[in-house]
Amino acid sequence: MTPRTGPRELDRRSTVPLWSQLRDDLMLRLEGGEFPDRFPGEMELVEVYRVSRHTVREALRRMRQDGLIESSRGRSSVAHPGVISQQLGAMYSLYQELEARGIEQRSELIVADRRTDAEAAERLGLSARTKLVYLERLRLGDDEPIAWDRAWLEPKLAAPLLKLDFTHTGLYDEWQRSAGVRLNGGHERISAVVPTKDQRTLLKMKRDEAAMLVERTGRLGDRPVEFRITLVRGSRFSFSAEWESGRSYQVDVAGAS
Amino acid sequence: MTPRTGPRELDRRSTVPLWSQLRDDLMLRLEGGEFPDRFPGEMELVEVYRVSRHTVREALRRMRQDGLIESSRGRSSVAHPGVISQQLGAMYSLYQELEARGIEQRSELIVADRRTDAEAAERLGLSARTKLVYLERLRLGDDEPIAWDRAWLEPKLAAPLLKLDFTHTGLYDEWQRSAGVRLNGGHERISAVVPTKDQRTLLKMKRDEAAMLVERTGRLGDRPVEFRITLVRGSRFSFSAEWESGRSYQVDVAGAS
DNA sequence: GCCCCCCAAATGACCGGACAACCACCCGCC
DNA sequence: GGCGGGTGGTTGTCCGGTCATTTGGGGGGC
Repeated sequence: MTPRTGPRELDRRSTVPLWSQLRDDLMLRLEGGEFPDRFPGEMELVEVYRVSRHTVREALRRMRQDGLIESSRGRSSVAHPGVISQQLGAMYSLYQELEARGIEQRSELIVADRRTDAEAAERLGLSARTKLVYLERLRLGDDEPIAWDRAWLEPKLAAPLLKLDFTHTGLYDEWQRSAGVRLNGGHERISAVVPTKDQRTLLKMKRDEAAMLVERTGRLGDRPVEFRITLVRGSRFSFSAEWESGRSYQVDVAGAS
Repeated sequence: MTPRTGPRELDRRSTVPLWSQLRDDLMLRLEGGEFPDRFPGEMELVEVYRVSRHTVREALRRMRQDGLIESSRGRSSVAHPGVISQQLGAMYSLYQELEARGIEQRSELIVADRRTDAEAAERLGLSARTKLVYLERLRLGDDEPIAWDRAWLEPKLAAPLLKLDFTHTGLYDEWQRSAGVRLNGGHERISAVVPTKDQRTLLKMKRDEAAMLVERTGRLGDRPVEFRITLVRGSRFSFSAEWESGRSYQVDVAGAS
């Protein structure tokens, strides 16, 4: 029987750090479905890739940071199953949390076209006359409205999205699947507002219920590619954060109480 | 010339990792205003703390992740001021940000007494019949109302506070000065609400203006000692956060635009 | 068959070293 | 005064180790 994995070559003359090459290779293999049950151990990687343990640990450290794997003493590393659930901001965590609670999510598409928008274009660093991909949706959880979402996307990257069906999947999942786009940074601004009458009707809100307005810019590398305004029902959304000296402010999104 | 800083001791018998102790110490010194112009280099820290460069780098790595410092080849690390106070929670950063903008802050004391409160007592892990120290204040910035604040505090620790004057200083500053209490952890929950008529009057809010409700529990060690409900004018407060893969979600509080 | 103890294996926490790439600054030259 | 090149200092990238702590499972005793 041949060894399951022969030695693997990394390019030592490249300017790309070894740990980075190692990480890329591991991510590729992970996505390709290798390591279905067991992620290789550090010493194993040292032998296969012929690098020092420090280098392996540096690669694994980054992967851990991105939530791709999880490791702790005594146990070998565990590949994080399924989707890459890295830090994607508050909005993303909201939907994730709802899913974790077993709440069925879907969205109604209201508009999907190309149109110009001065403010959005400016946020994306494009000319005001550029036709942006525009998606307007109403998000529902267990058939109750949760949020009203409008997104303006970079037209070249988002073109494939106009033909898709978002009823049961998220924008980001589809975007990655159809165009390979995965955001890796951004900015969010969250404020409290009183919804207008129309908004209240759309979201089936009672009078005297407030809402959160989330303005969001998503970046791919250092280029903004998404501008998004989401109005979330106040009664179904709140920020929750833990802070501790010596640790960062860990935000968490809580659904309806 | 004597070295500016003598050697510093870390507890090698502790179960807390050296890099963690080092990080904590550096954060403390950073907060205390040391390193006003130059953050110490790696080799310098190696000598001062008598640890290996790996240990230093591990500590700095964590600080980098939390956005406390920034470093790159060739240049020495740069401290990112202000991030530390963000890690004390959103409310704290709000007041700090206002101060940084040169807005004069003061507060009007509405109530300062001892009273029972079932919910607050439960949050503090005390019997519902315990008489808690209660402070109710209206916070103003440039003589305009910003927030209405109610705080229930652990009676033994907060007793000295009842005699003090909070007009021009913050609760935490006074608490530390009079009783040596400095919170080092906690939890915040932020949601959007429509203020009642009374609240609107108190905060001089227009109709159709929403507010943020911040419920906060502050811990001293692992014991909750503060429960606080703050109502902040929506038009003068919003969350702003940067996120980036591999970095933590950095919240920042923006004042009125 | 069940439980407990012990041990192999894994990662975490440390230490030591060397070289490379890069930046800021000073100095000399024009 | 401005421009260019050297040079020292700093962080990034790698290598080599050792010991501690934790986990999970196998084996022995009952």
